[in-house]
Amino acid sequence: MISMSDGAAPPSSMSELADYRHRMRHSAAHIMADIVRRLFPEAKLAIGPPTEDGFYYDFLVSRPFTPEDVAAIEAQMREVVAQGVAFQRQEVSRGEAKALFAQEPFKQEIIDGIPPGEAISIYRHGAFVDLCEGPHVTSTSEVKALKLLEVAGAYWRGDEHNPMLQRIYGTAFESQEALDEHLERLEEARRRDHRRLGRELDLFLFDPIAPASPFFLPKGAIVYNLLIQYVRGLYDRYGYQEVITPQIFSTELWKRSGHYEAYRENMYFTTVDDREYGVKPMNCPGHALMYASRLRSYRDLPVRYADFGRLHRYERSGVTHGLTRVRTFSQDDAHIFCRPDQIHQEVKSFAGMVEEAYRLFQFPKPRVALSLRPDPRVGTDAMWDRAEAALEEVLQALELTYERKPGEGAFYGPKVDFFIADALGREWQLGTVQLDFSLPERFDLEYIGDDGSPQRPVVIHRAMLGSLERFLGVLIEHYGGAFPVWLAPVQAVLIPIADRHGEYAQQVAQALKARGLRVQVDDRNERMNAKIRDAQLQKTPYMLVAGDREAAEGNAAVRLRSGENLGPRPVAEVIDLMLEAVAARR
RNA sequence: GCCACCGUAGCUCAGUGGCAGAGCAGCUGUUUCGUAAACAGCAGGUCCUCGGUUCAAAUCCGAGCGGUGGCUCCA
Repeated sequence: MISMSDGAAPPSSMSELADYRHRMRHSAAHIMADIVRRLFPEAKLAIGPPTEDGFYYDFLVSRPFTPEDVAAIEAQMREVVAQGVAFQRQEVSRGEAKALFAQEPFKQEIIDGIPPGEAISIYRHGAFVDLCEGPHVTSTSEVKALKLLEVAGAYWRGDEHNPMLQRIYGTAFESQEALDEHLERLEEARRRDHRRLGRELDLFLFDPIAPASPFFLPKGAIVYNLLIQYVRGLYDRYGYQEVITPQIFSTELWKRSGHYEAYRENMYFTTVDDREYGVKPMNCPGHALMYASRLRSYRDLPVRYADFGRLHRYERSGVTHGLTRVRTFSQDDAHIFCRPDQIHQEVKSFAGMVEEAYRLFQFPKPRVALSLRPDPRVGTDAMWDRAEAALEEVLQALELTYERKPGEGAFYGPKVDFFIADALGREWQLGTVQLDFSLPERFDLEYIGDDGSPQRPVVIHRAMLGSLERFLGVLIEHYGGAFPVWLAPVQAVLIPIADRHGEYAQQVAQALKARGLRVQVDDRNERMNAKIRDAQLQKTPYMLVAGDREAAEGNAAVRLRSGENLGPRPVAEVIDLMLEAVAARR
């Protein structure tokens, strides 16, 4: 264990720094709890751990904290830091711990949860004592720069049936400079927020008339459709067939699929001609009907139905978020109907496609989670054994690092989820592959085996990008709005220097358009500098300046959004340059 | 759904009970310009909605709608 006992020696390595921050933040949480108890003597303490970027502490109080409370707490915390109060660790018996925290119901619960024989430790600083494993810094003076950030409600033990506690979030760093840098990074991340960029780049908008339902403006629709076009290209290679299915179905279908029973709260319903209909939240039942519409031979499998159909899910208010959690969206969704012996190959093929796509978008490695059999569940243990093994074998064959999550699978089958973080580090599930033993039963799906007997196929639900809305949201933040050329809604802006160059600029634009490039002419009565600035702010990949010199020579002066100036180039060369980038999906 | 905060011009925001403001964007005019913001003028408001308190409400109170940060949820 590295000692920071003097508190002054700067950490000499990254891991030491991480360790120091961890202890400092943990200690800051204790200091905060101490102050809260002084200001709110009736407050009950829950837990107060350090986190990735800071710390929090949960309290049960008679009224929520106000911003003024938080300011007062922070001010008094600084005083304790200035006083340099020592932290002291002490091991106590279970009985002593129970007695010491007799007035703390949450601490009692925690003590009861500590396995017999395990040491119970407490940490003191001044008059404050907390049940805590540690470690901590040796003195409150080692908490160099701290700031309280947010107050939020949080359920005890993360269960919404438990009382809601008041959580105060804060962060602490080894120096004011490091804290300021951290806050600056947060500000930088906010500049990449897709909701902000969506407005600034005219990609999409939201209107209270349709909460959590994006309106894609022309530029956003271009990117959206290009994503679909890209996926269609993959489908050609990977053997998928695209289908188009209804938007609303009689409730009978949802009763049969089980959605009416299990997912009803999240669905939209309507009644027409005295018959109740449900708007589809998923495509699977529709695809099951298509599969069942004719007799299938084992030779026909796998059948892979892809569907970009629009889905509607009622999401509880408070959970929606920009494009990443919406109430209407479409997925690059597909259902594979296959024989049990084909699961492995199908999952492998899909994982390869995901890998290919994520690499194209230059995403970092996704976090991968393998969710295993829950209770209760459908299907035999033998089927689960086989399905889980198939998923795990594929993950290992592809050398993906993944986390096993026992009990986290859906009742109908195990699944693998792929997660990517947004600008603020919040993770979103994009790709998913889920095996389903339930749907084939419910829809009595069959194929005729090689022995002439009817067999039950397996259904694989899979989406690569997942919700296209969510994917686009994450993608916008990933690129900071600067889409690669092939995805940019406007690939080039023609910038005539003066009015007399307008006609030439139009000619150049037409030449580019004729080759399928997306071009605009900025013929506003503005100076060239202003047009360049606006094109830069729109993150346009190519700015093509047209003045006297260019018009005379049949050139365009090429400026890239990086600021690089390629100088005058023949228009044909500019077109080649751009087409090359598009073809390579750069 | 739960906790907190927020809602003023297209956008970003100022305005703590007494005539609704600024910058940018927009429009009009002048300017015709060489790689990140020309100049001038004009126009733009249900201060989210409804109700209440008050001589008087953007401002105080209540409810609703919407959003933001968390929590829970995401068959």
